[in-house]
Amino acid sequence: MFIGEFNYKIDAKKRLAVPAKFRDDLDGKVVVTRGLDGCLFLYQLDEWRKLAEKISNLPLSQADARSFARVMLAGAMEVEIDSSGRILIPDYLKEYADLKKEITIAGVYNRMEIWDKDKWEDYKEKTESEVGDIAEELKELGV
Amino acid sequence: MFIGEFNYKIDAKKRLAVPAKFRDDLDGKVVVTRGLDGCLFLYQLDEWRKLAEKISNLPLSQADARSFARVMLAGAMEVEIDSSGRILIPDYLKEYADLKKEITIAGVYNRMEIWDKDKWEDYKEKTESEVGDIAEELKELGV
DNA sequence: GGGTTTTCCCCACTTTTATCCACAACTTTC
DNA sequence: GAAAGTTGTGGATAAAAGTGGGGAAAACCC
Repeated sequence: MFIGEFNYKIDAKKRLAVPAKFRDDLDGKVVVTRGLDGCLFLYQLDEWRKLAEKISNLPLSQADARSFARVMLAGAMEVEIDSSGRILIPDYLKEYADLKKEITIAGVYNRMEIWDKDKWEDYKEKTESEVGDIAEELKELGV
Repeated sequence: MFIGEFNYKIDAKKRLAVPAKFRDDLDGKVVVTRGLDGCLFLYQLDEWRKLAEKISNLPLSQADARSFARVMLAGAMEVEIDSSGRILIPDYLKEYADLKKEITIAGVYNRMEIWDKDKWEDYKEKTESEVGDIAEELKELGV
């Protein structure tokens, strides 16, 4: 499972290294998708397929199901890990997550998240100051 | 299966490239039809047959089922992929989806969608803010 | 039939992507 | 602590993809 925080750079050819620790678990391919809070999600292939299967079976007749499927499925991309352990981030996802050069990859158990480093720092700072409150809420969840 | 977002141009001869990634799965032919929300749908041949089967079995007594069948079936057209990986978009479909020069093709798992790029951008923007709570929807899918 | 338009097949150019290699910095091993 | 391997990063070159256009063939139209 994916845990930890890693810093990399996207180069001029949109290549981004995947943490070496995780490469063996990925079988040469991953799926990048639009994530929440302005980052990208990185899924293991079979993990993603399960999700996609469910989404694609939503009724074609419902407008909100269609738009949901479009955002999730068209927003995703299957990418190969090259011989140096890097993946290609497509333009539209790079733009979506506002990725510049400095990137942070965070392991969040069953997926990874790709953040623009600055955005990640900001988010972390903000969140850490709220950790007290979050703890309160977690208590209510019985954690 | 088809996922991702791709940008192409329709040229003066109404030719439009099919994403190179998908060409191998298409066996030289695809079916284009009127889609929903102002785009065109692009199906694999056998996938299309399954759908057409389903649609043609809709109750003839319901007016909206009849009109849905007309839109999808009457507008459908089998087109060949040429040696450069392009298809021809017939005039009436080009008009229907209001296609200008810049086109976006979106992979939505078992079909592709052809959008005028501007329209797609608008749709996406609108949807991203509406769907906003992707997390909620995912929860309902049990993810 | 003669002329015009549309369609189809092929080629060509440019840009993007893929593949391969290089190398410095850091780790691990003995 | 030297040697051998990893890892992150950049670049050169080859291959593929995207796009446009010419001209033959087919269809269309007075």
